[in-house]
Amino acid sequence: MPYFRTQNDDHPYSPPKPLYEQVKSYVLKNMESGEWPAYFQLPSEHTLVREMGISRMTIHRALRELTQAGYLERIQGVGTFVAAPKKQPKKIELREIDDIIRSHGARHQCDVHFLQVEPIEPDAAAMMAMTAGEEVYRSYFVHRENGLPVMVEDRYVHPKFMPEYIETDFADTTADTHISKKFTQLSHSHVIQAAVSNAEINHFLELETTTACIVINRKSWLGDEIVSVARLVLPGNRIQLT
Amino acid sequence: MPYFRTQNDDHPYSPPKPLYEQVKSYVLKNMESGEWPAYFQLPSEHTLVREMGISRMTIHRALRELTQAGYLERIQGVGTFVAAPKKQPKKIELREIDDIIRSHGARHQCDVHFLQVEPIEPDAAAMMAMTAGEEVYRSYFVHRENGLPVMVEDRYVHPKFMPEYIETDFADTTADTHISKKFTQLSHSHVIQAAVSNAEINHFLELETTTACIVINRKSWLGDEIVSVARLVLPGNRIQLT
DNA sequence: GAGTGGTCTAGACCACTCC
DNA sequence: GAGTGGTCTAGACCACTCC
Repeated sequence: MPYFRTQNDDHPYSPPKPLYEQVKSYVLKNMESGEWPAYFQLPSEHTLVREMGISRMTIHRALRELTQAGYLERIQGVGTFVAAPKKQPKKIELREIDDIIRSHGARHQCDVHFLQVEPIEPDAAAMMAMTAGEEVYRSYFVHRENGLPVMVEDRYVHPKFMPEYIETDFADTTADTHISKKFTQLSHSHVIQAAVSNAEINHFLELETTTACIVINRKSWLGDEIVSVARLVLPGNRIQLT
Repeated sequence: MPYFRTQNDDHPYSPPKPLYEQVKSYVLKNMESGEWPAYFQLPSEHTLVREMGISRMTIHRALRELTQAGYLERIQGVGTFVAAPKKQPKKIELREIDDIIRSHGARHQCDVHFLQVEPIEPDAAAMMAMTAGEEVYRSYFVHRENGLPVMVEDRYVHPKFMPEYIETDFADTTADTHISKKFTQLSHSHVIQAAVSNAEINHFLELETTTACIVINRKSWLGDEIVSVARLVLPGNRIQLT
């Protein structure tokens, strides 16, 4: 009856898995084999306690963890069910530019074209949820990979949240890293577009002809307040996102 | 002494939070206030049991869940510590094109330009981990938002995994949705680039001039085997990723 | 040996659902 | 009222670390 509590005799020195892990494996195995398909009602905790000879708290922990992981759904007073198949969202991670460059085995370098206080213009004010003419910090960086420009970063920062921003030395750090270090609770939203380069971008990226670029608009939020907005422009022929 | 077990007198009808949730809140509150900074060693379970008048299993559950969530780190025989601040990765979700279009309140439509068996060409073979000349399924779709073309989808599918692919009716579903339904364990990798449209893309997207486009290369994996590779081309002036 | 966290038990009381 | 899952306890044994 206690067919659990298995020792692994092939590897006598490996410690046995905890009972709750064995229960989790047992449930997952039944799901994978098709024995317990989607929407199937599992045996009750009480039944599993009897059948497996394991105490209810241990059974409960296993089922709770599988529920937290999305494999099961539990309804008090009703029962435990195999969760409906959920299509996992296709996500990509937007890594920091210096990370990307270093992962190429290349040298990252950042030119600070300006870092100043200015009255915010109406369209930027709308993005920052500020009123036109208010003072805002603005920075304009060009990031280079082994000397070759690969990204323009045009950024607005709300002085309320980061009064020290315009006095920061960005030789060793990037603006994103700096902001993320200060606010660990930061969240981000992004809009990604493609556009051809204009004269300004051609100049700063040292492009000779009009070039297709990836344009990322990144807003950084602290709760429902906007800390910073950045427009990142990457030439499509020099760099890609993975 | 049992300063926990608080009833919320302002909302007398709301049930009190479970004790383990109260312990979690207590720990998080101390972390947020700066009382317990990063790397701080928390009181031991035994101490918390004494101080809070709550049983060890309940204390343990609270600390375990905070550990799983990344707030704490625990070392057996040593203690419990506030985790080092972790910068959360900046992720974006690549939603299905029909989802995006429908979220605009628009009508999605898909033209099937071809859906056929062909001998795979060398460069596509390399992407699919097949050998040149092997038979592969290839489809070429144009997705439209209220009639306007917004995405070209040029896709290779491995016949071994999806023998039924070329007989599928893509009037009601998209290839991605179809593949994801069949294989719930699918994982994906993406490369995103910007490029200007060529004559082929101009034709299928009904573009009159050369246009900057987002190009997404999506590989779909089942374990370490490639099921499908798709090249998605989206005109930058008609659609964006959020 | 003292202190830490990791696991497990047998039992309890409860809210909830279904009949 | 019977059955379900949600929580909580008091106690136990253990592996591990540090001295």
